Amino acid sequence: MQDVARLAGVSVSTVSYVLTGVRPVSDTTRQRVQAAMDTLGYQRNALARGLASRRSHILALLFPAIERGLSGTALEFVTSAAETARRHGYHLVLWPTGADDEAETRDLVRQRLVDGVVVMEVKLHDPRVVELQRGDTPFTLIGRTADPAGLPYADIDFDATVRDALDHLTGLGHRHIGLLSHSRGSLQAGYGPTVRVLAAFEREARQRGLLTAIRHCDETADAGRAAVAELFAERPDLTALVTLNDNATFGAVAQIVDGGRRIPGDVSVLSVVSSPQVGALSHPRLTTMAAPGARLGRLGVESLLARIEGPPAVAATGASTLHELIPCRLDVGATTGPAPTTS
Amino acid sequence: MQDVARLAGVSVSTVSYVLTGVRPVSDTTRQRVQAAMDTLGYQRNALARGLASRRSHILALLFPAIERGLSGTALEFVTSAAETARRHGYHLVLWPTGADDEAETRDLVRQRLVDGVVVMEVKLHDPRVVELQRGDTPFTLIGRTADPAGLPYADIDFDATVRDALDHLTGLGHRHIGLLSHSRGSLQAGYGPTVRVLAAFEREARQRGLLTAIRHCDETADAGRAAVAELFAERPDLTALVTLNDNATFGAVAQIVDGGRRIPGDVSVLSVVSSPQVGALSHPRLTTMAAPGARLGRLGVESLLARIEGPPAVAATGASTLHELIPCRLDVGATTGPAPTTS
DNA sequence: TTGTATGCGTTATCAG
DNA sequence: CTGATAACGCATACAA
Repeated sequence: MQDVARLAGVSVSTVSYVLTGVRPVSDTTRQRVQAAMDTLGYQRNALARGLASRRSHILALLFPAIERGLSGTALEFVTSAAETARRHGYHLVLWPTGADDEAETRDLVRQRLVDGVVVMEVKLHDPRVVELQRGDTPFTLIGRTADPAGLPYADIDFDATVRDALDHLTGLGHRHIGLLSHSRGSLQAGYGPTVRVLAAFEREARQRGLLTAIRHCDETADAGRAAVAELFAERPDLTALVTLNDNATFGAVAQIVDGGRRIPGDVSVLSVVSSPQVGALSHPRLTTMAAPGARLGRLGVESLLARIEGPPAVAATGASTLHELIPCRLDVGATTGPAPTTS
Repeated sequence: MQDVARLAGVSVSTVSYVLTGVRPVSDTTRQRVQAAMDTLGYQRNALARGLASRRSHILALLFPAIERGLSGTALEFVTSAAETARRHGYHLVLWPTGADDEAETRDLVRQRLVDGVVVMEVKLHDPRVVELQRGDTPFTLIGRTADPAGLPYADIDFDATVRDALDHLTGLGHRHIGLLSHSRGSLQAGYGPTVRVLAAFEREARQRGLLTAIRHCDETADAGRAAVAELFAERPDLTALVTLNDNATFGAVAQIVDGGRRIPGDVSVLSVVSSPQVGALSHPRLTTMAAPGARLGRLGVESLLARIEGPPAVAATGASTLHELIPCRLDVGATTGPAPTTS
C-alpha cells in the first residue's frame, strides 16, 4: 500500500479510502491511485485488513464429517454456498466437525477467523447451535432445531413436500402407501429430514385415511431390498412407496421387480429429497422430488451476510430473521402411475 | 493474550512462546500460562497471528464451478482434504474458479490470504497452473498438466487402471471391447481423465490385439443410451464395455438390456474411475474400479504442507517433489463375466 | 529462563 | 478533500 501511495503521490490513508470508499476522494486522485494499483498489480493484504477492520470476510461452513457420506445435493449446496460467498467478496472455509462438535465449534469462533457460520445438517438438538448461541458470531442454520423460533434458518419444507408427494399419489388413486426412510439411528439422533418426514407422513396419511407401512433402513441398496421385502410382507396390498433414501431406493426398486411386481403397473415409487439426476440413473426413470440444494446454499449465505453487514439493529433484535422453508420440486418420471384397479 | 499474561503473571511474549514453543519455557511458568489460558478459554486471534508470522494457516482448494456437476468422489476428495488440513491445524477455503480462471487465481494469491493452493481438476493446459508458477505461493495439483515434470502432483494412475481393467476382461476371454468415455468436449478441453484413459485404452488394446469401438458422450443416462446404441451398431460383436462416465453408464446398461443382450451373459460392463457405492445402485451390481478420492485429498494436502513447512531447500530445489499416481481399485460385481463362446 | 520493543499491512481517528 | 498516526493482536529480535 505504501508503494501505491508513493507512486500515486498521496498518503497511505488516501489509498485506503479509495479502497473502502468510506470517505469522499476527488476524482483526479482516485484515478491516480487506481492507476498506481493497476500498474503494481496491488491487492490488499487480507490478513491485515481483517485485523484492522475486525472483519475477516471469511465465513465458515460447519458440516458433519463422513456421516451418511454426504449426498450429491450436499455438494450442490456447498458449491452454491461457496459461489455466493465469493460473489459478495467473502471466502468460505470448510469446517468438518467430528465427534466433539461442541468444543470444535467453540474453538473455531474464538479464533475470530470467521465473520459468520453456516451450519449444515442441523439436528433437532444440536450442540453446535447451543454453542453458537453462547457466542456473538452471527450464524444461520441449514435445517432447524426442535425449537428454532429465534434462530435464522433455511430448510426444506418437509410438510409441503410430503403433502405434494401424497397429493401426487392419491391423485393417481393410491390408498395403500409405504414409506422407506433413513436409518432408525438417524431418527434417534434427531436428524431433521428423518424426523420431519416421518411426522408429516403419519399426520397426512391419517388425515387422508390412508393405510401405511413404514420402514427405516441404512443408506445402501442392500438395506433397501431387505426393508422393502419386510414392507410387503407386512402389507402386501401396498401400491405405492415413498422413499427418503437415495441409495436404498435403488435396492427397493430392484426388490420390487424381483418380487414379481411391476413398476409402475403394480407399485409406484416416488423418491423425495432427491434429484432428477439421480432419478435418471434408474430404469425406468424415477419420479423424484428434488431437494433445493443450490437454493439453500445461496439463501443461507445471503441471510448470514445480511446479519453481518446489516445495521446492528438487525443482529440485535433479530428483526427480519430468515425463516425460509422450501419444498422439494416434483419431477414426474416413469415410476409413478395409476393405482391398479383392485376389482 | 494480555489477559492471559496478566492472569499468569508473565509478559505477553512468554505467553506467545509457550504457544509457539520456539524458545524454552520453564515448566512452572508454562503450567501457569496453560492454566490461565484454560480458565479464560483463550484462543489465539488467527488474523493477528497470520499477520505477524506471515503464515495464515489457510489453504485454498481451487475447483472449477459447476462443470460436469462434480461427482460423488469429488465430495469425498473435498471432505478428505478439509479433514487433513484441519488435523494439521490448517483451514481450507473453497475457491470456485469460473470462466476467468487466470485472473481469479492471481487475485487469490496476491491477497496473501492462503499459505498454499491445491488445484483440483487440472487440465492438460491449465491457465491456473501457469499463473501459480509465476507466483511464489506453494501449490500441488490433483491431476497433471501435459508436462508436469517439475510440478508436485497426485493423480489417478490411468495407465495402470486401464491395464487392470483390460486384464480383468481379457482374463474372462473378452477380445472385442468398447469404451464409453466422457464428452468429446472434455477431450478437447484437455480434461486429464478423458485424454489419458483414451490414450491408454488405444495403446493397450493395440498391444493386445483387441478389437475396439469408442464413443464419447455427455454425462447423462440418455446420452449413454444413445452412445451405446451407436457402439453396437458399429461393432455388434462387442462382448465387453469399459465406461468412464458414471451417469452414462446407467443409460448404457439399460440400453444393452433393452437391446436384448444379457449382462453379463452377452456383454460385460466395467465402470472405471467410479466407486462400489455407485456400482451398488445398479442392478445387477456393477463391477467398478474405484477412484481414490479420499486418498488423493489427503496426499494433496499433506504434500502441500510439506512444501510450506519444510526447510526452504525443499521448496526451492523441488527436492522430494510429490509425484504420486494411484490406480483405481477393482471391485468385482455382477456385470462382468466370461465372454460368450462364439462357437 | 524471562521481559521489552518493534513490526506485520491495514483501518480509522484526529487534525488540518 | 487529504495527511499523520494510533490501534488491531500477535511474533520475534534484542536485552537482561
